Amino acid sequence: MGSDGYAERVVERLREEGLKVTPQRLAVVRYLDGNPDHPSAEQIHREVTRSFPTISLATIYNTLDVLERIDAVQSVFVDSGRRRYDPETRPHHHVVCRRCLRVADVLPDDAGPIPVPGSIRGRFADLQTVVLYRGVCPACQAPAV
Amino acid sequence: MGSDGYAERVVERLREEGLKVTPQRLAVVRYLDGNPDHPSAEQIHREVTRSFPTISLATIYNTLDVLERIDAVQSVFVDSGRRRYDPETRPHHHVVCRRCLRVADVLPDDAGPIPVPGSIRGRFADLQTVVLYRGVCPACQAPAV
DNA sequence: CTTAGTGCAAAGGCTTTGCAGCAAT
DNA sequence: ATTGCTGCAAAGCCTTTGCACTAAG
Repeated sequence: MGSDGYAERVVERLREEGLKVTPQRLAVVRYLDGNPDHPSAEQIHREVTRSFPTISLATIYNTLDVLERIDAVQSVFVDSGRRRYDPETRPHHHVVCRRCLRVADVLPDDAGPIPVPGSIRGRFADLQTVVLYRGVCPACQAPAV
Repeated sequence: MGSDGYAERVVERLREEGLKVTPQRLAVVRYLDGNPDHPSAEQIHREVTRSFPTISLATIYNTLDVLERIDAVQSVFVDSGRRRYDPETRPHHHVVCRRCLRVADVLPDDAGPIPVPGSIRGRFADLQTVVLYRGVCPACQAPAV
C-alpha cells in the first residue's frame, strides 16, 4: 500500500539491529504498510497467508513482537483483550465504533492538545497521553435497511 | 470501605432489575466499595475468598458481568488483555504506571475538557472520550536502593 | 559457518460455558 | 414453588513457549 517508504524504513531498522530480513517478515511488513484497519494477529495471519501460504501464526506473533520492539508497529488494546497492530508509530489517538468495532487513527494535530491534570503533571515522569474516542460511526448510524 | 452508600445503591439496582442479592454478590460488592486499585477478576477472587472461602471464580465473573450491566462497575483494559474492574462508573480517566502497572482514577474535573477533533465531532454519535495517561509514578521514580 | 528465525505442537493465561444442585424471592 | 445463582469442570480464545530444522548473514 503506502508508497512512503515504510517497508524500506522497517527493513533498514531490522538491519540496524542485526535482525534478519526474512521473506515472512517482509510479507507482514508489506501487509501492514499503509494499513489503517488495526488488524489482530489472526487477521494478519489470514491475509498474509494468501501471499505466503506456509507462514505460521507463531511467526506472525514473533514478527509483530520484533516490529514493535524496533518501533515499526504499535500495538493497542481497544476495548477488548485482543491486541491490534498499527503501522503508525507516532503518538496518536484512536476512534472506535461501538457497533462495528472498527478502529481508526486520530492524529493529535486534528484536535487541540490534551490537558494533563495537575494531580499528574508534576508527579509522573515520561508522561504520555493516549485518547480513545468511542461512538457510533457514520456507517453504523445508517438506517438498519 | 466507602461509606457513601455504594453497596446500598448496588443492592437497590439489583432489586430493581429483579436480580438476586446473594451473599456472594454482596461480598464482591463490599470488596469493590471504595476500592481504588482496579483489581482483576483473579485479584477479586483471591481477596473475597478470605471472607467467603467457597466462592468460585466463575461466580466472580458472573457477578462482575451483572454489576457491569447494571452500571455498578466499569471494566477497563489498561495496556493488557486483562480486564480490571472499577467501582467508579462516572466517566473518568486513568493513569497507569509503566513500571508497577498500578492504575489510578483521574476525575475529568481535574483537567480541562478533552478536545474532540473535527474529523470525529460531527460524524460519530454518542461520543465518549476516554483518556489514559501513562508514566512513571512517584514511588517508581525513587532510587532503586 | 553461525546464529537467528521458522513451523509445529503443546502449554499457558484469562474468560466463558454447560450443567446439576441449591438458595433467594 | 419458581427461577435464577452457584460451583465445578471443561472448553475457548488469544498468546507464548520449546524445540528440531532451516535459512539469512
